[in-house]
Amino acid sequence: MNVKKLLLIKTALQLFYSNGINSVGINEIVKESGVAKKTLYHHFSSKEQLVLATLKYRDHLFCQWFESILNSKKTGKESILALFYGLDNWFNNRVAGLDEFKGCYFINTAAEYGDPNSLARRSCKEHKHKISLLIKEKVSMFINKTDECEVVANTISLLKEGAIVSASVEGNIDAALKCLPTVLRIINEDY
Amino acid sequence: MNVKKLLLIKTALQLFYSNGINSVGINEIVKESGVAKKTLYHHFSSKEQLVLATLKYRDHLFCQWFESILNSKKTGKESILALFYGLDNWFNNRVAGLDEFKGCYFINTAAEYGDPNSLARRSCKEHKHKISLLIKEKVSMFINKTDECEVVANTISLLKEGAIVSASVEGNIDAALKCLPTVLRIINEDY
DNA sequence: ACCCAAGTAGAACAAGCAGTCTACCATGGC
DNA sequence: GCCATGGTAGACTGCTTGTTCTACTTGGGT
Repeated sequence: MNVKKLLLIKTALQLFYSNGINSVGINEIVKESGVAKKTLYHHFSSKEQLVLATLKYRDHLFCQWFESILNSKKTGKESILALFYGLDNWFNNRVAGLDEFKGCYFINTAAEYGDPNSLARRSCKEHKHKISLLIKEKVSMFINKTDECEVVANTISLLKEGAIVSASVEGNIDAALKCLPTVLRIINEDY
Repeated sequence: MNVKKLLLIKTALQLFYSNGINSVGINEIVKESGVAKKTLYHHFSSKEQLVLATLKYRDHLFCQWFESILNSKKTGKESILALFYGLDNWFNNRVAGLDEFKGCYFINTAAEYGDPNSLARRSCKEHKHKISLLIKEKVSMFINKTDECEVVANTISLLKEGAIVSASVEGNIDAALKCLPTVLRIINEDY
């Protein structure tokens, strides 16, 4: 990837993530990155295309981090627990590479686009789906029955989502750790 | 409350909620409501003040609905279950008075404001805190030990939050019903 | 040494923004 | 009948937005 193009994506992501997409103008991105405006429009045909590029880039960064956590353990149960410790690290800014915690970039972005069929929202939806599948994969390692696996994986996903929102909106940065008692129960007991 | 002022708040809320705050201009609100721009600025000193008014109004509407669900049942356990059926109704647009489901107005709004100390975000935080307390109140009706009550109430709140986000971002409109198996377990079993 | 292509800076553009202003109109007390 | 008051419409301001344009610099191939 072109070095200027990547710089633009990184700069835009950082500004969009911490201030909201509609609050950040092209001029600010150009100024902050030091890249010429014409060059920006050479690489991206519009602001929307740049937004989509930041979503794709963030998806890459996030999934890389997410998968490395899940795959750092041998058993599915350990992976799920590691996930919540990982979230706790994220909320408390102990994860380099994900920027200062400002909630989920995909939830935040979806909130700024009214139309559920917009490209940006489709991209957010896709990302969430991917993450849910990764969780389900780990849960299926220790729960065989399909419907039980479904329920547990779903619960884990929703708790994770709730923790992210609670941490960012309420400032409840202990949210991930507060999930642990419940998570332990649902992954250790049979239905 | 002045009839024009209320109309402005209602119109602004409807537009902000379905399109995002930064995507809606003052002119659009004025046009849609049929109220003069001068009158708007007579009642609200700035757009931000109007935003704050919509948050307050939505908080009123939402809490009214929320409390009516929780208080419709005799026991705490029934109230918690009713809550998730209520959420399901909301996600599937069977609740008149909350507009077409577009996620949580407070989560959406918080996402548009970078500064966590902004008045808007404080208002969102306050709302979430209020809702969490209402849930905790019901949980304390059937769990006596303080720390157990805390954990269960927290889990319910996070599941609720996760369900709202999943329903709006992923379009997972069955999210509330999918919580039921887990909710049933944690409110019926002892620790 | 020359040329072409790609990238540079930043001025310029139309459109839209939040917010202000003037001029007008309706109503109610005297 | 007349004035005062408070709400009305909507033109206007100054600024910012996303996007385009012109003019210039740079580096590599021949």
